[in-house]
Amino acid sequence: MNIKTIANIAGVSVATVSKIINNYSDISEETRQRVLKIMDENGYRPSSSAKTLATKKSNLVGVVFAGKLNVDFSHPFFVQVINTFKKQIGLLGYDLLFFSNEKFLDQGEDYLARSKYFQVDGCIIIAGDEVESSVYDLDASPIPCIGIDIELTGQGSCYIMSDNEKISPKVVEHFYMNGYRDIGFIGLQRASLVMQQREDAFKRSLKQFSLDTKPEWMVYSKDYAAEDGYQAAKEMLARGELPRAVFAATDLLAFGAMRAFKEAGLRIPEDIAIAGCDDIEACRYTDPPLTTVKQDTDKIGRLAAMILFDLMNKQMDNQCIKVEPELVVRQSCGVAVPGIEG
Amino acid sequence: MNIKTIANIAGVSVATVSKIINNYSDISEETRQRVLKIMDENGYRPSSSAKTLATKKSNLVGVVFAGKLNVDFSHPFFVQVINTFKKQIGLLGYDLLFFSNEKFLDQGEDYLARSKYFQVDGCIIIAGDEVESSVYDLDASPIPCIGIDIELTGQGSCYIMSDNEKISPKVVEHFYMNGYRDIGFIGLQRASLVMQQREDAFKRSLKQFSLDTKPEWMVYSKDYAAEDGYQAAKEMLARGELPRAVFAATDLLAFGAMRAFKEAGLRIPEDIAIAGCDDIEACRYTDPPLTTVKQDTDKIGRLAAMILFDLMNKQMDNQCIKVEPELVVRQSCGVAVPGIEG
DNA sequence: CTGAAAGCGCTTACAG
DNA sequence: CTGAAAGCGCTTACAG
Repeated sequence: MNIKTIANIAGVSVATVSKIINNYSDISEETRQRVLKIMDENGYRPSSSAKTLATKKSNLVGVVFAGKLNVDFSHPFFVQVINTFKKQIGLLGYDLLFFSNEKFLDQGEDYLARSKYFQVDGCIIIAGDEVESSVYDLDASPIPCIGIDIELTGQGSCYIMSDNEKISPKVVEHFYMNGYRDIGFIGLQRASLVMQQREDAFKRSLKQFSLDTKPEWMVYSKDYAAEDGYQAAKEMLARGELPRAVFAATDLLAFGAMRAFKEAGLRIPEDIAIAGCDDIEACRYTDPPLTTVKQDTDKIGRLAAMILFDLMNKQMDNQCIKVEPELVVRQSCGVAVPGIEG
Repeated sequence: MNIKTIANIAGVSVATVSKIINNYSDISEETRQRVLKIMDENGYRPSSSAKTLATKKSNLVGVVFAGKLNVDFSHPFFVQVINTFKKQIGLLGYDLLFFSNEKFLDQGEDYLARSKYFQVDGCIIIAGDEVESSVYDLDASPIPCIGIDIELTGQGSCYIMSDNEKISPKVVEHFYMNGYRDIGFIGLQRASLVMQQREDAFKRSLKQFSLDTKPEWMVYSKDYAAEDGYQAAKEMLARGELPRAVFAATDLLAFGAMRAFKEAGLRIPEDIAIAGCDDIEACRYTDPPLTTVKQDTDKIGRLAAMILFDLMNKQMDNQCIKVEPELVVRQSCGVAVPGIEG
């Protein structure tokens, strides 16, 4: 069942049918209704491939999970971003194509080749650690790209990320407002760009409030898992003098630290306060629930869709958009000095 | 840059180039190498739409999130299934197309129309609650479909789900083996098919072990959230006589119940043991970590890819495959009677 | 307001 | 081992 069959049944040309499908105005209402009816009766459906071939537009957006580490449907941040992105871009008339990296990575193919192959109208590039260079070929191509957590510099590219500089200050400020003055940190030994930013901003923020910072209060974990946070906290405990509050660079590290502190007989937050970062779902169910900083994934996803749409449909300059993170206060940071509440 | 340009540069016909692209054997090695080199030098990439138009095969698998409720990238079960499915189907040479329901649902379009439009070779249908009827049109069509948690009856369809009948018995058996005899249940007031199966199998399992079941030990929550589990547990507490162990139909309900029991001064598992169902990530970080039943999402995802591949490439009968769930033992169920360990 | 025809970039019998 | 040509199902100037 194709456009020709419909044209034959209706006794019109394929050009006319095509115009009706695409809502052209220069068709008589009578013809339009008649042809529409025939299409409906015959369950006619246009073919995307023929249309794409003829128009060079696919109405498809490619989704690139870049980086070898930590990018996956299992990563809560990316899942949330993609979720709102999908809804918003769907409203704008695009469907999503998820590239399978598995097979073609072996063959030395790249994202650009895949994008060309499918003639996607644009791409969303979501980056974890260790981003492959082929991602930047895509960025440099004329295909519009919107980056999440990755700096894109191509002509038709923009990128969005949380304002990472503001994450640590929000936590430090919260600690400060609640009367905590001795503040520790659990970071990562091999810090990614984002992790490094969190650490640097943490130190800067302490200075702003003229707070002491002792080397004993800074520990670095081997990896991202809760177990690594547990080990890091054990090390902090072993060093003797503890801070009164600890900021862990991720929620998972905070979970591990909480367990270590509890095992050492400390109460949270009465003896030691803890804050994490990311606001993964589990923060709500720990004992006590974890105060943390949430990235505004909803806003990031929606913005990404809007901007990509503009990139695909009109000229736009390369830009970086930063989205404000948000402090989520739960019970893991109590009030250290009564009367000084945040 | 198309096949014709390459053919011209190489001084061969487009047919020859096409055969080289598709690894036909009846091409002289000399020609093959020469043309391959030219393609490479010119950065030539074939076009999916032209190929699909000519062959009626797209190498695309459509992903349908069916149902109005609880199906989304934010649902851990589906995310995990899709994750392994994507990897496996990628290895088999297919990419994934995620249909945007948003726009076309308004227009009364359906999944079948979308599938035809994109000429997907097959679909994976993942179902939550309240599945739309248009899903069954897809099922009934000649397009191969693999269903997850949804009964598909079409010619070219198969479906996979966890063996839900075995979930509750695994928990009851675990309780029993650990010496618990008084076992309660937190279910859902408006139970979906899956939830109803869990409840029925729970009751049956108690009978098998000749265990008492008191109405006071069975409570029903309003909804899926942890807060609902909290309220349900409060109700159980209010009724007076408590069971020694409680099976909550989902992890979230279990989290809420744990909080309610702790607030009432009960220790877990010393005073009351709890088990959940689903094995969401947070189970690892509650205090104590929650014993639960995990669906084998890895197996489900891989099986789905394998079976769909077969459905797309050869005849296969409509079948239902059940995947064994797995008990994940953590610390929320201790040993009630010393010496009787599970 | 409608139609004839070229073209989008591939594949595939078929002939040689 | 190679090529000429028809065909896949659309769109789009262009002519009328």
